[in-house]
Amino acid sequence: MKEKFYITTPIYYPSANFHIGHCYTTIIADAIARYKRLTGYDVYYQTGTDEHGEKIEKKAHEAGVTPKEYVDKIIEDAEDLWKSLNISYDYFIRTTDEDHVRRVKKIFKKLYDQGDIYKGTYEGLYCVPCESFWTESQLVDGKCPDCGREIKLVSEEAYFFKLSKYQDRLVKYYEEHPDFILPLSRKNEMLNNFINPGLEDLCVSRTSFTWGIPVDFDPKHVVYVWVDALSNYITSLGYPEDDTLMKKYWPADLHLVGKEIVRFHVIIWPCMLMALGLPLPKQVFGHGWLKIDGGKISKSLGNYKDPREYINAYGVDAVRYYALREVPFGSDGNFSEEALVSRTNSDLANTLGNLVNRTISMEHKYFDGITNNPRIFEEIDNELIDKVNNLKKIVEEKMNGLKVNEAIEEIMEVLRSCNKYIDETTPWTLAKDESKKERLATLLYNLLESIRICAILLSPFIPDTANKILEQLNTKETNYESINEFGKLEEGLKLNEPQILFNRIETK
RNA sequence: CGCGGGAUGGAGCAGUCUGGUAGCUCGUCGGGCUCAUAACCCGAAGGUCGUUGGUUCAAAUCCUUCUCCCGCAACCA
Repeated sequence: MKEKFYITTPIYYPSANFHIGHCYTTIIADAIARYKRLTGYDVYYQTGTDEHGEKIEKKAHEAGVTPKEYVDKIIEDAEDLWKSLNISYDYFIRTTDEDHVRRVKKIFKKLYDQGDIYKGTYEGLYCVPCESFWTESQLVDGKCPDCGREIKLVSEEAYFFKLSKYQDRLVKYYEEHPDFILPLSRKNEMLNNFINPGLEDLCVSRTSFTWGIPVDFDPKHVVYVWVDALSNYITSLGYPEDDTLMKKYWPADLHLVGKEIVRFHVIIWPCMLMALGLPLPKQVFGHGWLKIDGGKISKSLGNYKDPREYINAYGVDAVRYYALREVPFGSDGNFSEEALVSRTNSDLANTLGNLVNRTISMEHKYFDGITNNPRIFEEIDNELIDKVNNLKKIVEEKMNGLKVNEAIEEIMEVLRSCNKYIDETTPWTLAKDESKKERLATLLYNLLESIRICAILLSPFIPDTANKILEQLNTKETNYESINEFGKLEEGLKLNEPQILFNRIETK
């Protein structure tokens, strides 16, 4: 029986087409999901879209279409984008899905019936012309920061969720699960800002717009989008109607989210789950952002291109590789086309691509592409073989700590060692001396086997490229067990012709 | 004084917890090699580790002042 692994991305807000930032999160989740599958887990990888809320209602209105028509178009585009990025999700949820809507209504009703949601009064500072609520600190000279006009205190009927009731249990959960929130710094932020000062009950219904899930028993209210959105992680598994998938996959092993929405996932969401009597997710990882030229990716600034332009220009794995390699664990990283090109050239074309190409070319040149088992060992071989043998374990440690960029860097390090090994052993010299043929065969075997192992370890990150390498090797030894030990590459294998994996990108 | 994070050669990062010759990738320059995608390998230059003051035999690392950047502090997601 395989161990399960349930991983999610946030469900994205489709107010506009997705950009490289969405890709970043989704690619990381995909790499982790693929890695877990490779290592033998029964993985359930979910992504989706969070389609309700006032902003979408407005956007649709501006575009002269219904909200559903508006989001349908964006979702169609998103699904195409994920396809072009080789995203291997198992389920794509939309909060406009009938199942989801029905289930959220039931969740809301259940929480109301058991007293965790109650009817109260929301009071806020409201600017009538702008139709916006403001907090006191946002006001400029006590006036609306947008239009400068008077604001007034209004109160309206609303439903509230008893966050406060679960505060102590939440703190206890944090204490008993030190890895619940990663990176660790985010936990302190949550405790200092929200939890220690005392959680306030959360207003979970809106009456100011209608594009949302109506409250079943009081339809002039719609469910607050975060309650709607967070529920996706369980409604997709059938909750509360069918517990088959819930039993299999819940609780989630990893919610991968951006740092700006950690709060919702580590406070509101766990409290909702406690109220529902469900186990809490095992881990929430708040990753940093991809910045563009040091600044935020901004729809209004329009400082980004459609990610497919990069995919079309440089290849899907160049984009995947960049997203996975460039940003350190938990920190922000920068995206620029120059950096993408430079990273692709140095790591993918030079270090990896050229290594594969020169090695396979030599095997063809010297042995008609047919592998021979190693027979003549020298001390220098052990250095390389030890490195390759340790790699699987190192990658495992890095991936378990979600240090994806470091896992990749470890693999690149081994590939660099392979290039060095070639230069140090100078196979082209051995080739001139018939008596050195066996030694030459050994060298090439060691290289091909190192490449095979690296390719398998790279497959979660750059799946197309990994496949291309394994195809060129023409090996059947492609599963995870086959890299437990150096030397599984078959003898007498006829390699395929070398193919360029990544063309160098010439910069003008 | 709202909270949390960050500031290290031209660029991007590691090192900070557990003080002790500042490390990696890219870029630049020089050399080597010719199997390979002007690739690969070796070597060099380049840093008073944001700022102020302090502790110490010794500070990137510990304490303190300030500055700048990011996130959070939303009836935005």
